[in-house]
Amino acid sequence: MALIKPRSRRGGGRPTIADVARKAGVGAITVSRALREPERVSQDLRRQIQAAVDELGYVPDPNARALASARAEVFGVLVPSLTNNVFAEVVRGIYDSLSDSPFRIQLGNTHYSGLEEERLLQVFGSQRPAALIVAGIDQTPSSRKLLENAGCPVVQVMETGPDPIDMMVGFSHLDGGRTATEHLIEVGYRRIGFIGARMDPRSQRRLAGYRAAMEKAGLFDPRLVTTTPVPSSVSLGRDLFRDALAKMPTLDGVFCNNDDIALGVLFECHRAAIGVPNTIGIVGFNDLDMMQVAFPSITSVRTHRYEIGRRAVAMALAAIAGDRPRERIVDLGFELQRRESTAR
Amino acid sequence: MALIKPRSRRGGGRPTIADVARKAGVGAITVSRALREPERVSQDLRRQIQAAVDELGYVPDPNARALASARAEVFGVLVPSLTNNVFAEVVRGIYDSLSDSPFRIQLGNTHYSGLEEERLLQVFGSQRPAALIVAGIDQTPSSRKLLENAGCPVVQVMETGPDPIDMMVGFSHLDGGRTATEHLIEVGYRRIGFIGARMDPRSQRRLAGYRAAMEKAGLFDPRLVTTTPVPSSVSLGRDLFRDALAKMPTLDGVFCNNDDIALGVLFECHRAAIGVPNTIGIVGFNDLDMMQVAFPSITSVRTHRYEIGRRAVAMALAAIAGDRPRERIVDLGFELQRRESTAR
DNA sequence: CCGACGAATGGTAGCGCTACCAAGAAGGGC
DNA sequence: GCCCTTCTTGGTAGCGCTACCATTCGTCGG
Repeated sequence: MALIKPRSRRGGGRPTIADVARKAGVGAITVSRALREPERVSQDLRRQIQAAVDELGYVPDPNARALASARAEVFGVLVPSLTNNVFAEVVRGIYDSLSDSPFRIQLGNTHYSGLEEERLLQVFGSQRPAALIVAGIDQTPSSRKLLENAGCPVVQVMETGPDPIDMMVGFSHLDGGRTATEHLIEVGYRRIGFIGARMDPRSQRRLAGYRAAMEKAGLFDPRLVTTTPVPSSVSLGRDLFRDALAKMPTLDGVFCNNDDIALGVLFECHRAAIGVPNTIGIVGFNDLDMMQVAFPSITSVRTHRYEIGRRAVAMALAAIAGDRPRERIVDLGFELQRRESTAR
Repeated sequence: MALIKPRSRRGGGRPTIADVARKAGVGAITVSRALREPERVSQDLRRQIQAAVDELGYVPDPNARALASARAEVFGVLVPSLTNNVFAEVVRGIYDSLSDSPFRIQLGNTHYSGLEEERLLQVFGSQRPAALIVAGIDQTPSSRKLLENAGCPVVQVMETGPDPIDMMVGFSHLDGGRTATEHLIEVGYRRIGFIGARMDPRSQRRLAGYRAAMEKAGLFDPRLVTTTPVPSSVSLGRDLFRDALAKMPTLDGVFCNNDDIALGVLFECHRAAIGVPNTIGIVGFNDLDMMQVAFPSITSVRTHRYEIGRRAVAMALAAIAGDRPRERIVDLGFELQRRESTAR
């Protein structure tokens, strides 16, 4: 008769579900159920099991759980940048909405690269996540395929477009760019430049909106556009504005790609003693808190980043729970905040 | 004779290691080894296995791997805020350093709450992460215990202190605060205020540094200190500065808790036509890019957030590989950047 | 030529949990 | 009283992978 010696615990002796079951005098599966679907276990056992859990300090092993159920309690989140305040806000919305749920978050940084996005989707997919949230709508064809076959809800965020992979929450960057530019035109600016850094697809669409508005007013001139693929920063805003002015000294307004750029422009105006809003009008994009504090305060297009994160999670959770939202595309819009920098 | 019908694949038919093994004509364990320790498998088999992997599109299941090896390829990262640029930079350093490794990252947001930190450590610990990186040195006693018993390398980041749980990368916030304040004194300011928002432990220590410098110079006056637990923002900087001036109209300098606050102060000076640096000197903390672009440019204490993230990962990876760094505490220091806002 | 030893490969037995099915107990309608 | 459903509980058999041995084969010193 062989004496079966259990292998010494690889895991370092943490209590398992079997320990809890023994202590509570029930089957392991009942413990499992008590933890996941308490309403299916009688009051009595539930209490007994909870007592055993507390006493042993039992915490379920998410890896074992994921393996057994072929589903990890993980939301995969892919963003192009971690330091860009815009995505940080979206991610914060996601975290806050998920903090009371059992879901963990796995964050990936694509660095604005389609290839990197593909690689990360491969990695994320291998875990069988509960949902995937990805920034933007410009996935490569193979990324799209990976997302379609992920076997979980997918939410594209930050932008809306015509052809969602699954669900979408965002707004139209083209409309945002157009609205900002129309405002400048309406207030009386004529030689309005576009200044943009990074120029990711969303920035491209803001530029397209700018261009549409300018052309409609018969004001477009390609020399008014100053862009660079270099990552955005306040100092880059200053530099690009200098370039734009050198190229086009008659400039009387700028629509900036984002608020950092706008702030750089404002500071350069101060330094060069260029009057804002009289000589130059400035419009930013995103409406960070500092826009309203700046002197003069800066007109900007307010976007709802945090809310986008929250909605994305809400939609994903609904889809997981089985009642997929009726509207697959949610447009959260934007609002132009008119301030001193264009008040003339 | 019973016909053993394999259960229909729960996982939706993705190829497993057994499929690869069959196709390559080897044992499953050899495939496992070829993937994890290629040098222990002969050239021939390695090639065969790689071909099978490619053909089937096999991707290892990290959950199964974690369960079998009692170790997940995950770095747990705990920060108090996701939108604060300071932590975003640290996290970016961590991501960039880990992007070529097999390690995934699980990020947790403690919202500056010790309780939340404990809860997250509990959750993170249950996965048996490969390493844990936590911000700050002020863990609660039970968080400390959780970290000590985590069974993996632990790196405390952002700050150095006397009693590391395991390893530490950061700098002395007290010294930073003192250096900033000494600079203001040296340049000739006398009624120097401290303006601080959030007032987390690191801010407290910057304040302590400020106080030490002021007391040493015989300049300290409690009415010079204006703080709030409210989260930091540029607009809050403006508001606090107004409060400070109302309380103490003879103020001639301010050391700000961080750069956002400093920017708010600068804008308010512009708006109220208070001369900088002549009437008021301003010093910030962290030296964000915009400090050098501001007009006037703002003196600030440069800290090495990105590098802190990188070093933390490097130390953790070394510890995982078995050669624990000799120095458990790495002080990356800081540098005072003298600029126009204190140039008088 | 033999035993020792290391390198390469494989088999077995789980890791901790849950899906699936079975079974007993408790009503409920005829 | 009997059958049928519903509610609770439990047993069994994996999920896909790796730790731990065992085995085979070649090499090398004596």
